[in-house]
Parts: sequence; C-alpha cells; structure tokens
Amino acid sequence: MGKGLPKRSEDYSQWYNELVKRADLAENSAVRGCMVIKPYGYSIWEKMQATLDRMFKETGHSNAYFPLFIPKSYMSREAAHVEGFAKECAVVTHYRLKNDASGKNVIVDPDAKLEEELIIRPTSETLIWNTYKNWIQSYRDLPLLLNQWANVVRWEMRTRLFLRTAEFLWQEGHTAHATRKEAMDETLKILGIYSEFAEKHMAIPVLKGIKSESEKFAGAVDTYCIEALMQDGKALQAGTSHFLGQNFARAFDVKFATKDGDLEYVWGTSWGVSTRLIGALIMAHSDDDGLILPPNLAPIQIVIIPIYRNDEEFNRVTEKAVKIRTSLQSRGYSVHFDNRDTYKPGWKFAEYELKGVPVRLALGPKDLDQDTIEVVRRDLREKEIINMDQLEGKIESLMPDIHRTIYLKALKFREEHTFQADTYEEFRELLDTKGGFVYAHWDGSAETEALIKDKTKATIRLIPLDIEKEVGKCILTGKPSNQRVLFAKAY
RNA sequence: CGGGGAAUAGCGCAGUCCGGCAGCGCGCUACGUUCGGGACGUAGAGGUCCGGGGUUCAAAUCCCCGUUCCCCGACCA
Repeated sequence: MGKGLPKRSEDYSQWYNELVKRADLAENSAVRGCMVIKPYGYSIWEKMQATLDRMFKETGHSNAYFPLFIPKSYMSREAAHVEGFAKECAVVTHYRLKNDASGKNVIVDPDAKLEEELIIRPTSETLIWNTYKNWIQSYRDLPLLLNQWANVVRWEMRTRLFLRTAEFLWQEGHTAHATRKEAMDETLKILGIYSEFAEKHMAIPVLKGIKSESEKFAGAVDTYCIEALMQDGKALQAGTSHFLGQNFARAFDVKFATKDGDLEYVWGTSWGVSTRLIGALIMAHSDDDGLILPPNLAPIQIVIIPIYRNDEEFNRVTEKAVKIRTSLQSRGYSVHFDNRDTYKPGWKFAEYELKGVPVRLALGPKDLDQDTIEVVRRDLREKEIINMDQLEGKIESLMPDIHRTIYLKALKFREEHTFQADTYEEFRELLDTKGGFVYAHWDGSAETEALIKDKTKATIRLIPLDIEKEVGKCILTGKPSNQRVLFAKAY
C-alpha cells in the first residue's frame, strides 16, 4: 500500500475507490456487489439517520417496519412497477438446506420449495399498500405518515461502493392522504427536507426538479428529485420524492369513506434517500489527500494529537489534552484524543486528513510552556497557533465556517460547470470538454430523450421547478419547447 | 448478458515465456534509538501458489476441465 491516493485529475474513479477503502468507510464483501460498511463509514450513516429521522418526526412522521420478503404476486399488481423492477429482483425459492449424498456439501433441499416464491424487497410499496388496505377505511384514518429504515436489494450488474451496490440501506417513507393536494404537498415537503438536509448537513448544494417520464420511479405519477454535481462533472441523484397519485391505491384497492359518505381511492407518496448519500459526500468535497467531511456529519469533529519526546512530556501533554477534550465535549463536540504511542505525530496528521476530521489540534511541550495550541482546519489546511484561552471561541467559529467554506466551494464548482446550450453541436461540445450541468431545450418526447442519451450519454436529470418559462427549439429535433431542462452525464 | 484481464503471505505485486530451495515492498511481532508533517536499526512470524485432473525424476511454471474476481460495454438509486 502506497502512501498517497491516486490523483483525482488522473483517475477519478480509482481515486474514489481507493479513498473509500483507505479512509475505512467500506470494503467489498465476499458476496459480489455487496459491501461491508465499516465502523467509520457507518458512523457517518448514523449521523445522517439521526438528523433525517428528527426531521421526519418533526413533520409528523412515525417509524414502522415491514418485512424483507414480498410475495411474488404482489409485484405484478401495479403494471409499471413490476416493469421497472423485474430485471433486478432476488427471489427466494426454497426454505431448507441439507447435506448431499457425500455428506460434505450443503445443497438446497429440492423438497423444500416454497408454494409462492418470495421477492427480496427492491422497495416496499407493494407490501405496504397491501397493508394500508387494512388500516384505512375512513377519512379519519388519514393522513397516514410512515417511514421505515431498512435494507433493500436490487441485483445490479455493475456495482461501486456506496454509489451502487446490490444491497443498500435507506429510509423509505410511505404516506396516504385523502386528497390529491395533500399528497402533492407532502411530496414537496419531503423534497424540501431532503434539500435542506443536503445543504445544511452535507454542505452540498442541490437542484430541485421533476423527473422526465422515462427517468421517474416505476409506479409514480411524478418523481421529484434533488440532483448534486460531483467534482468530475457528473450528476448524482441524492434523493427522490414520488407523488404516487392513486396508482397503488387502485392496485391494492385502498379506498376510504369521505365525510360525505363517498368511497374514494387514497392518494399516496413515497420517498427515500440511501447510503448513496455517503458516496455523494465523498465525491462532492474530498481532495487528493483524503476525505473532507462537513462538521455536522463527521464522526470525529476534533482530534487532539499529543507531541512529546519522553514519558514526562507525554504525561504533561496528556493532562492538558484531557482537560481540553472534556471542555470541548461538554460543548457538544465529538473529540478524539489520539494518545497512541505506536504512531508518530506526522503519521497521525496524514491519517486524520485521510479520514476528513474537520479540525486537528496539536499539543506539545512548547505549547504548554507558552500556553498555546496549534489548530489546523482540514478543508483549507490552514495552520494557526493560538492562545489556549481562545480555543473554545476559535472552535465555535471554525465549525460553521468550515461548513460554509466547503458548501460555497461546491456551489462555486457547480456554477462554473453549469451551462446553456442552444444547438446540438454546442451541447455536445460542452459535455465532451467541460462536463457538468447543461440547460437545453427539449421537445418533451421520450424518443428524443433516448436519442440524446444514446448519442451523448447525457440524460435529463430534472425538469426545473422554478425556472422562467422560455420559448425555444429542441436541440435535437428543432421542435418547439417552452422550457429548458437540465442535462448531465450521471452516476 | 457480450469483449478483455487476473487469481502466489493480511495488502500490493514479481516469479510462469525457458519446469529445478517460495520471493520483494508495505503491513504485522519483539527490542532499542526516535517523536512539532507518513522515523530508523536489529531480530522474527507469516504460504492449500484459486480448485480438480494429467504430463514429468521434478510443476506456481506445461496440458485439460472447472470456479471466482476485476475492467470495458448494455441495464440501473
């Protein structure tokens, strides 16, 4: 194992793969396409969970848990839905193993075939709506606002740690409402939560919009999304919120009695973010020396490195370091004092840079004599020696400043990589030379969209929600268009 | 599913062409010197050379069969 990471400029995806492993976030597992999320990586997920869970609860949602297995017949109830997921479903066919004739190998017992095969959930709409049918009879049972934290399986051919794995962790919200408007409001409310989370906690600027017909969730009427731009100029969908209309209510016959005594189908939404967000976090901010984590999600926000030459110095430094740790912890920071004697300071500096710890404090004999401490911020690598009594104030201003700085850096990058194209040649040129987001006119047809994707690998990431209408001509067909849509190559 | 590559110590690899003691770097263990930007010395531990079969006095190396993984495409959160 070499010391440095591959350079982003030379091989972005190799840089990403190496970084995920070297920073101890995750590794490949014995099962193809699946990952082991290591403690440091999982800790980031736990922080994401904690914040999102609080945001969901604050907006009236409750958590529940539905099974991993879905009866095969449920999948076919909603036609578009089965179409969308059929090609990537893992199926349970048997429920027992036994020894083979030699007694050495375990085989599937052919006598233990399931009556009805079970699908491992690729998402839970079908099972949940089948359950909602029993829970909802009257308008008084609505709205039903549930979320679940779960794993799902989508049998992908090509996988990458966090970005696309056969099994991944996520949350899926499933709500039921009495009116179309209420369900639509819910869809947009969640989109707002996702976008706020991305910007205020992940420090990633995102664009909100609606998916084209061919990019939307199978079974939804409309899919809303947030899209972020990664440092290699590729877009990444960071969250989706679906307006399901009455599609699943019809498929699973979920009706409710209105105040007037009429029977109507329930309106639904579903929405989710996954461990893919960790991939977004890595690719949005990190550099050639390692991760750069926003303070709100960093498992360790502050690390203290002791500098010493002998036991006497170590003891003096430790005494002071422990006091600093306690004081910062009491202010709510997560602080790690790395007192291992088995690694040198220089090694530790590099290690915590690799792991993206936002603030590093170094404390040595000179500091004790002069009542100072060295403060280094990971994002800008600025090193400062300050008086000890300024430390708490310094940390207090540093944390939000780091957040702001990396957010603005990501925003600047996005702005510098967002273009408008008015002709196909221009469009092509931008994608080939600069990458990034390109606003262009599109005639609204799935055929044109597919053709553009075929020729350029770029897809419509979203149809912007709050953009001025503008009459123009489709870059490919020249047919009329009344709004630009956002194109990019995407993960 | 199509095309290409690989499998040798915990990790990264050499050795394979041309058969002849199982190697290198990192990591690991012990001791000593070090410690303000990835220290150094000395001594050690660690192997089903992917699996099975064949050729041979002798196979990591040659032949046959099988398995797994990676990369590039098509498909996808």
